[in-house]
Amino acid sequence: MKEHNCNHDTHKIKEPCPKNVPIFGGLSNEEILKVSKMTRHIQYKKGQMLLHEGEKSDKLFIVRKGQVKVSKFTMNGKEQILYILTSGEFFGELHLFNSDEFNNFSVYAIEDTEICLLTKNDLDYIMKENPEISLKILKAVIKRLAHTENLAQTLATKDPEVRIAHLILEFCQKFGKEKDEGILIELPITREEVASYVGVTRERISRKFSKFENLGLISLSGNKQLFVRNQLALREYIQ
Amino acid sequence: MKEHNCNHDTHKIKEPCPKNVPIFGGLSNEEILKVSKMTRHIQYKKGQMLLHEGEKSDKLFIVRKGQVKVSKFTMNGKEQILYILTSGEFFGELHLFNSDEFNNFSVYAIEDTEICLLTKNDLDYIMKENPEISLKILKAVIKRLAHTENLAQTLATKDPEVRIAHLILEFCQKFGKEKDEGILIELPITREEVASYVGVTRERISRKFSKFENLGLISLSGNKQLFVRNQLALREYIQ
DNA sequence: AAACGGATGTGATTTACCACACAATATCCC
DNA sequence: GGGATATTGTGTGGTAAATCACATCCGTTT
Repeated sequence: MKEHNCNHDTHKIKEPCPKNVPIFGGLSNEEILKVSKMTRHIQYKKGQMLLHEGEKSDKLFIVRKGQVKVSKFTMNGKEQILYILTSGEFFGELHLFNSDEFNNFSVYAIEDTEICLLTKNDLDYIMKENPEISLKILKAVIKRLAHTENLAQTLATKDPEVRIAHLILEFCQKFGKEKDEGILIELPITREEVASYVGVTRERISRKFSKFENLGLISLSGNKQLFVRNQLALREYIQ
Repeated sequence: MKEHNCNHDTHKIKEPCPKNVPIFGGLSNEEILKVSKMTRHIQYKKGQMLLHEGEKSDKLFIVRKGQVKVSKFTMNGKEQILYILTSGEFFGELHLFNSDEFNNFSVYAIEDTEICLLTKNDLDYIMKENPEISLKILKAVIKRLAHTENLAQTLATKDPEVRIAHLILEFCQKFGKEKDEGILIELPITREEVASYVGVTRERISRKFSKFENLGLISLSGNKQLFVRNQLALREYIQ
């Protein structure tokens, strides 16, 4: 877990963090530089924990590079993944804005990840100087709320087949790369984690994936590549 | 569906709406009056729809009196209740702040309800004049996000018994009234709707409620009264 | 390339939820 | 207060998913 300043010019980092972070979009180059001076930069190895549910943290975490999963765990240890966050996205805002609340989830790096950290004081300062930033954050949080509402609906859907199809379609949006005859998804997570996202067992994912494969909707190669042959058919299949 | 201005002094309304709305807390009396001049006031009968999923609405709905349920519906018509909102809470912010998005849910009055409406333009103006308001809204949305994350986790929990116990504990916080030997919950919704909240069938709610009653954890009287004899025992039961 | 360990697929069994049907209440309205 | 109607409780069977056990595959390391 190496630390350095975000505008540090070693470590092959060419431009300041905030440049590619939507909530800082619209800031001038000068302001970007000012913000980047405040950020601390931390690297996490795949598998490391960034945040622990129930603790307090007064920092805003911004994903600079890599990917993290945001999870909650039930009493008996079952994991529920809430989000998979990639570059430019942020987390840790709950305690930051509602100081009496604890972290509502845990966060783990699912690949080697670089994080930019902002303290509450610095963010307060930034928001005071640039009031439009709090509006940007508000918009981002509102969008995430819509995502979580959709997740809740998906989880409420009894039929696991539909849930799994939903997941694939969501991953098409988030990770899909357009190829000649379909969409290639480089899965960032294991089957077990896919299961933890849609709320079924690992075995069910296996069986449903091969069912979809037999139906010609998708094709699998290796454990981390999923090719969606026919997105429309998949969408129709769950109607 | 009667309409009138929010500071209208008929209809037994004694004080301006914004007075009891957390996001307008901290405004001076003068500002409150200014805001209340902008609000339109609508009454809905129990069962009426306030908002329809998939449509657009550029208004912020603030619950002045009564209660509404916020729901999504799956393909085959199954309802998933996301929130039950009471006086002072608001909804409709998704399209308001992200103009390209549609409403993510439908909203129905579960009892006779009075709503204060603010247009996007008016809210923009208010937030421009009082920048701290957008921060208040941000805090509220972040808290709601935490609620929805918890709901997602609850729905992911396979065991319906645990989910139902969770619901009862949540209702203790939201609707519970402390009594001599326990907490009385005046249920605002039917069993069917309880079922739609925790994602099981109505029948399962019946069976689990009577199981909890036999265990001495709760007692029921009529259809709308739930008495939690021992909140701690209930909490321990689901561990 | 081979060997190792973790991840994934698959079969058999068990479990408990859903769905349906109907009976028993509760609530509403006159 | 009493009847009508909506809401809720309960028995039963079918079924799909969880669970468990084990075989197989993949991807990494040497």
